[in-house]
Amino acid sequence: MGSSSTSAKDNVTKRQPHRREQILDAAMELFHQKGYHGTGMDEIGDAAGITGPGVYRHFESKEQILAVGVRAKVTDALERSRAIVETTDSPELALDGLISNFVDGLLDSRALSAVLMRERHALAPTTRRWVDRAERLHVEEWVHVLSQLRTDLSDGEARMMVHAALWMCLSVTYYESGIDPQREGEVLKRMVRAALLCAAPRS
Amino acid sequence: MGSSSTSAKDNVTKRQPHRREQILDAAMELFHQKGYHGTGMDEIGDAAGITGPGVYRHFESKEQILAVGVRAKVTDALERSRAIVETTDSPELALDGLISNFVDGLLDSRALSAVLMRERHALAPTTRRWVDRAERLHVEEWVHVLSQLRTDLSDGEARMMVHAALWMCLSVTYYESGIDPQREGEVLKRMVRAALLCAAPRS
DNA sequence: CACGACTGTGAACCGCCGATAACAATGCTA
DNA sequence: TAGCATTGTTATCGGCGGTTCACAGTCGTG
Repeated sequence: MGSSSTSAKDNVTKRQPHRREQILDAAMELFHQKGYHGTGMDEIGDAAGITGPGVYRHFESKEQILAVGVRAKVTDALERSRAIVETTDSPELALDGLISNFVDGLLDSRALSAVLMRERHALAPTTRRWVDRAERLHVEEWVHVLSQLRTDLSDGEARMMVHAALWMCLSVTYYESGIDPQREGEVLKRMVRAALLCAAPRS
Repeated sequence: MGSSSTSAKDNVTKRQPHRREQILDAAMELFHQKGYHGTGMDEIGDAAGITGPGVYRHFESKEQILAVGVRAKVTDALERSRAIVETTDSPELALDGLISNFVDGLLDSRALSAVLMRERHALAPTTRRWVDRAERLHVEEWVHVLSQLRTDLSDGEARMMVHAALWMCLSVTYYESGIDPQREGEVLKRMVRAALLCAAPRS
């Protein structure tokens, strides 16, 4: 290591790093609108300004495009949630932070978030397991915080409620309400908080 | 008309109406687990106790199986919601009725409900428009009731909130929480109510 | 029993789409 | 300018999967 050839390798940045992201964005948008199996490589290429086979200069396969996009999103979401929980003392504030972070994350990458939820079965088994696991960890962060606020809940109930809350947030990825995204986020966050903190059902 | 041949035609019921439902159920379960494009006709046939091509004795195409299942579910949901709104006086009770009805409907056909939301893009354009329209009407029933209870909301906000509420309910179709479905339903209904009736955000 | 409708089977067809091959243009490096 | 890596293009391949075909049992009926 240290030869001139490896130094070229080290500089992984391509002359046009833009193209790769173009493909990624285009693909996610198309997957969102037409589904993973419903979009062809030619369409992805066209939307990124090149022809179909040209895409293979940047990605190994169609599935890899999906995998790269999804992994990035999941990793980011999980890390940010962890940071919030670790750096916040009060559970109330932590929950608010988790909600805000999650909703904001959805609002600025709707297509990707929607694809993440809907096209998971198109992933290779290995990647799929990785995503499922990461999501479980993400849910666990929420459950941990919620359990501190809602000692009346069983573990299963808390997990179910968190799941429901996350799904409520996902509604924004599918519905163009036409109202200001900022306000959309506010309303949604308020709903999530209300749903998670609502009066406990008598068991 | 009136000939013996037409009388045979009139009796549409097959000798084994069971087989058709078998196929329908099997297909919806498979679509749920592996996605519409991820499941082959052979798999559907196997799961229904026959071979792949045998399915074509009962359905014209793969897409038709999806369409039939989805249409039935949507029609049923819409009609029941309409009946509730029309026969209930107080908006509070009407909303409770809508919520209960919707959640219960999901809980006893999870696979179908999940497919309805996730595989919509696989429908033929005509069917797809029909489903979208029916869903819009369904949402409108909720919005109508909610608007009476929440006069502080704009039309767009109410519609967005209803959408979010419906999505929260859909979470049950994807997550096996392991807790008693009955209780699962109760918790969920309470969350939905809390989310829709939460304090209004200041505009 | 002969006949026709119905339901199912195995084999074959065929179109689409993801992927590859062969080749061209560009541009950096020496 | 020679040489190589990079990033495109067009043409083509290969197989997967939905669909069709020709044929075989199984009924109910005259």
